[in-house]
Amino acid sequence: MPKSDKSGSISSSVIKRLPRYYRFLGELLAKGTVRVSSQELALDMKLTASQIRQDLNCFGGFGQQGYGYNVADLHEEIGRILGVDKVTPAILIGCGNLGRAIVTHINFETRGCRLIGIFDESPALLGWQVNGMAVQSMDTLEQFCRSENPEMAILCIPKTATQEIADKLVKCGIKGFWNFSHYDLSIDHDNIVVENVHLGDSLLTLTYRLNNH
Amino acid sequence: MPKSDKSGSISSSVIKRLPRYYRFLGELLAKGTVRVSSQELALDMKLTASQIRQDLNCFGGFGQQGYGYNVADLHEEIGRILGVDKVTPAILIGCGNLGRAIVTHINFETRGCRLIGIFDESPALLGWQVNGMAVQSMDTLEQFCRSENPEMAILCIPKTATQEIADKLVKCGIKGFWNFSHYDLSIDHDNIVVENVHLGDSLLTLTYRLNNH
DNA sequence: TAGATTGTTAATCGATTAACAATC
DNA sequence: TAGATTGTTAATCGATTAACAATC
Repeated sequence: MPKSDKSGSISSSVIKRLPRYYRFLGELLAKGTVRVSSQELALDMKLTASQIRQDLNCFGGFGQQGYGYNVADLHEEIGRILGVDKVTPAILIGCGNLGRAIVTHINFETRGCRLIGIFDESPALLGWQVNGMAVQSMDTLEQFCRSENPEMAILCIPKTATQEIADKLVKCGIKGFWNFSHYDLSIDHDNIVVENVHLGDSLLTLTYRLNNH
Repeated sequence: MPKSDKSGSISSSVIKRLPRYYRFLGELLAKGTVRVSSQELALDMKLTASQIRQDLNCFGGFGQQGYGYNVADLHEEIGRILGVDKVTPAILIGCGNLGRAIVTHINFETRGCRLIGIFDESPALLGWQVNGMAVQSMDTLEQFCRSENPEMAILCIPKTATQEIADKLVKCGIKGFWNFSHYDLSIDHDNIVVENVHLGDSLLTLTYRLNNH
């Protein structure tokens, strides 16, 4: 039984590990595992048992002394913490190769989101069906936001356009950005969150390590 | 002038910041900026001047007291450290939506790589042209590796297949994996490096923060 | 009950920041 | 030369690990 929710003060090191816990617990659940100790999970995830117990206790006491953790319960708890039971409406901005791949590849529904609109500035793409949705003109974006109230935007646009479009989307009520452009987006409202994904940077760290081992 | 190369003992916190330094310096260079102090760069990148000087000094003394850093020189030095001047031959395994988007979206050449082959197990895709390259059968993979010696593999395949294919690729001489599958790949040879990209996890951390602010 | 394993406090380790002497 | 800014050492901060009393 969760003793307390201490969230808000959770360090980003912990937050970044949560989805991985959720994934591993999901796998255990799928395998039919009923209980797991921090020691067993640590072995599986290549972490320390100590770290796992520390991390989980940021959110409450989900285990039981002498027993460990019930896999199904813990999976559900972490899911709730992450917010997979929510349905945050999201829109895609920029429907090029990457944008299309992201929205067809990612299962939004299992991650607390629902894709409700796709926008692109290229007239050539207008009306195209992507994921069963018609690509819409950027001109209709504000009107769409007023009526449909999306809260998350997935940005797959060139870096030069990113800040301007993001500022515009903030005015339209967007509260979270999943940014794939080669640009470090930051918004200085405190109730708006940004997750930058830099695929180019990721490849470069691999290049570095490949050449320095 | 670099005093010493202390690499090998570089912490991963520092390594992960290197591509970002490279990007920001590239921008400054494009703008025609000649010199930059750690203080100015810190302001631009939202870091501390101290951290920048510490990071750079892991690799050598690139600055000059009283002056700062020469933008062009520092950009080139960091490029060399990252290995952008190398040409690591790479192959794509799995040419679905995501695989196609990655290889058409990422500029490999500016990141020390060259894509030399694309493979997929689906017969339907065989012979398709992607990025000016024909999709090849997985059956020809080993033979291809023997003759062309790729060193990096980009994995855009289902999680169930990942470990097996990665093990096979290790035997074929692959030294680095850029893994996009929903699977935590780890290879326990010490001369093989893995960069896992978990887009699903990335979205989940955004969902968490969106619901906890 | 005895054994096992948690929740939590204390110790350690590493990364970031501050300070300042070296020096361009 | 004087001013500026680095390279580097020392101080601080935060995250990870270890230890153990609480307890199922």
